[in-house]
Amino acid sequence: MSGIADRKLARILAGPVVEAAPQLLGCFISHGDTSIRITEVEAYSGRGLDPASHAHRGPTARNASQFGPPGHAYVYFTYGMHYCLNIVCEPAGIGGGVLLRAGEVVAGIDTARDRRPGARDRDLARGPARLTRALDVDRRLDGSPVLADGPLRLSPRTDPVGVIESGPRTGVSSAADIPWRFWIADDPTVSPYRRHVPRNRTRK
DNA sequence: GCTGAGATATTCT
DNA sequence: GAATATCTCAGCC
Repeated sequence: MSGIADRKLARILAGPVVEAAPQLLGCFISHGDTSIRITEVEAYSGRGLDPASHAHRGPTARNASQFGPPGHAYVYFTYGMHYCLNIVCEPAGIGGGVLLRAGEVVAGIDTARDRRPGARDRDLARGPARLTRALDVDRRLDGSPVLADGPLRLSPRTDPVGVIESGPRTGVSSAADIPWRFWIADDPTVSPYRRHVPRNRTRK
């Protein structure tokens, strides 16, 4: 297919995540008949700058694919019930990635609605775990390529995105000047979650 | 509209 | 044992 566009994407993904992340906004991620336009992402560096990254403490069985070559998917399971989808960036061994936080369903919306009965259209992929559900992504797709033949497919944007906003994550002192999170301004599908409330497990 | 708590796999201490 | 890159639901304003 679009070899030139794929090479361009591959070059983007091979670079630093903080440069790759905003360029993924407005691109499309497809699985089967379902496609989502990416509206919000978050960068995770494997270079030891981000203590919150899964890669910060080195490779494990779970995050092994994040240390693989760029242009592949890293799918992990968290909180016992949710999957999250990352695009691996930077050369193999670094462990960088871009977390897809939110998007807008642009194809296969009927399928996505079936997966999320009762959800409003703009909520179908508004949030990292909702996005993976709308796309029916699970660990079977961990490590699969997104720029080659396969179930998952990353496509370049077809229209210019509007204003891109970004913000540093508070509380990461060693990287306070790096904006980790990027989203498309005024897009209704951007996830509204802001606060990171540490949950007291009120378990007796 | 907002808030708080529960669910539960994998990993690290 | 405790924490985590979360979502959903019930209950209240």
